[in-house]
Amino acid sequence: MLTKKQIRYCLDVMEEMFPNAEGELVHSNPFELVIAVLLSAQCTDKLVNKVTANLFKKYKKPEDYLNVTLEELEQDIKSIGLYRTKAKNIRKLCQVLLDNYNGEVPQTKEELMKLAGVGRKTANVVASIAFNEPAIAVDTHVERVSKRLGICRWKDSVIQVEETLMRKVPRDEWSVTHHRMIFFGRYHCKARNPNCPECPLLELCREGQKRMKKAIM
DNA sequence: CTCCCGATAT
DNA sequence: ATATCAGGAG
Repeated sequence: MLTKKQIRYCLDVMEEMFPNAEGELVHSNPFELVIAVLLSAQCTDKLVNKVTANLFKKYKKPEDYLNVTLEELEQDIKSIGLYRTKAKNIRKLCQVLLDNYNGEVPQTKEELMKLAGVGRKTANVVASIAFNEPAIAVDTHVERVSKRLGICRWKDSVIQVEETLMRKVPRDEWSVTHHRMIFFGRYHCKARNPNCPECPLLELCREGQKRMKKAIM
C-alpha cells in the first residue's frame, strides 16, 4: 500500500500529465448535468455528448421530458446503452423535481441520491461540478487506477476506495483529484492496454511492475 | 449477484 | 469476437 506521501507524489505527477483535467460532459446548468451524468452510466462521455447535443435542444425543463411518450424519449437516447431504464429514470427524476423541488436540482448528495437513477457516483459528480461541494466520485477509472497503483486494496468496494481517498487527500483537492485520476485512467492507465512502459509512476506501481515482468517473458 | 444494452476499441 | 465504457436498481 502506498503511503500518504507516495499518493501525494502520484497526484502531482498526474497534475503534470493532465494540467487541464476537468469534466467533459457538455452541459449548461445543473439540470442538464444530472441528465448527462445519468446517461453516462456504462457509456463513454463522448457518446453522451453526441446524444445530448440534440437532446438538450428539444428538452429544456423537467416538464419537457414528461410531455412526450416514454417511447419518444427512448428513441431520442437510443444510441446510448441501457436506454430503456435510463428513459424511465429520467421521467421519474423529472417528476420528483417538479413535485418536491420546485423543478430545481437539489444541492446535497443525500437529496441527489434519492433521485431515480442517481447513485453515489452520480450524486458526487453533480455535487462537485454543479455545486462546488468537495467530493470524490469513484467511477470505473478512479477505482481501477487506485487499485493498480496500490492506493487501496484490490478487494475494496467503491465506498472503501472513496473513504481512503478522502482520508489521504486534502479536502480542498478532492474535486481536482477526482478529475486528474479520471484523465490518468482514461488516457494513460487504460483498462485494456495501460501504457506502463512510458509511465512515470511505474517504479511505485505494483500492477505496473507485474505487467512489465510479464511482458519480458 | 444479475440485469439493463448500444457504440467503440482492440 | 470480446472487453469496456464518468453505474444503478432489484
